Amino acid sequence: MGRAPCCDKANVKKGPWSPEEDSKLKEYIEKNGTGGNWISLPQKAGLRRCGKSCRLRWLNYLRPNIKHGEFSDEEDRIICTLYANIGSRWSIIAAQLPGRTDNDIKNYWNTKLKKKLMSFLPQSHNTTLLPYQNPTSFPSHCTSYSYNQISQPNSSYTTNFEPCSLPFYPNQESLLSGATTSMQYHHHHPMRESTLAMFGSEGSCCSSSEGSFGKQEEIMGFQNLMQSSNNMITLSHGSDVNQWETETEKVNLCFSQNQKQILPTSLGYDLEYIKQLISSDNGYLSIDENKTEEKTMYYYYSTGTDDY
DNA sequence: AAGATGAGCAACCGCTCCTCA
DNA sequence: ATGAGGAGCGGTTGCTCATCT
Repeated sequence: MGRAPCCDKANVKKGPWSPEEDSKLKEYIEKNGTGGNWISLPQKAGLRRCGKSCRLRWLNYLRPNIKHGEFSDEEDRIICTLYANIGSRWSIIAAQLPGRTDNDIKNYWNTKLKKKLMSFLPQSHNTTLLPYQNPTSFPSHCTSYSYNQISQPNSSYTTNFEPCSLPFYPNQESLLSGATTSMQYHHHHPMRESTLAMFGSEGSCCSSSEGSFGKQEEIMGFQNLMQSSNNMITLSHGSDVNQWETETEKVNLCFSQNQKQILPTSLGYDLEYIKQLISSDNGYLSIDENKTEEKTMYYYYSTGTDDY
């Protein structure tokens, strides 16, 4: 027995919103607020819509200060950096881009930004995308760890995450696959060679035993785009595509204590900070740890040994 | 000129989380 | 402590418009 539907599906209108519906909804909310109850709102507002649909319409289009149109270079960089570090947490990413909605950013990523990033790869590599592998097909000596599992006591997941203190090479396909939002990184573990780490919202990885990461240059192509060092994410724009710059550039992010918002300053993103914010429970940028554990897996692959 | 294909994006679906009785 | 129901999120769908053949 399934869960009761949130509204009478037979009696609600679906599809695009008409200007009349928009103005009804806008007028009602401006006058009465949402009342903290989206389910009952459409009825009160005289709309034959599902509450969820009203909420979406309001949040994405009708509420004040929504910014539509082209994304700036700065916004691109923030999206890329955050995506590389926290994955497809669009609402969190959106929180750092005033006026942008998660849906907007998600669409922008899926339709444009991903392709933009792809264009940075050498042409010859664009046709050699690698197959995904289910983690369950990982060699038996591969050990998987969630953030929590590899957590040190009293440490934020930032500590475990450490994408910034290690060279990492995102696998391009993970960025380019519409079916997954995971990022894959080929780590050189400080303690050992040939360590593969992967994180993202879907458990998927490539097996080095099948040579999925064999073409180091494929990975390196992406490395030109995103490199990291010393807790600073670097976006490297080694291409003349669009407005992207030709030199490695670092962009700082700092947080306003009051606004709790990333403020782009001159050069270099301090990811440590955003991760702390994410891992904190201040409610603003909190990441659900369970979800993180569930969705975000760390796969350490050590060739020949499994002494983790 | 017309059909095919692709890109962009608004909206929906279904799941998990959160809150409150 | 628990369960019901609402809120929120991310993934996906499907429509519209532009471009290509």
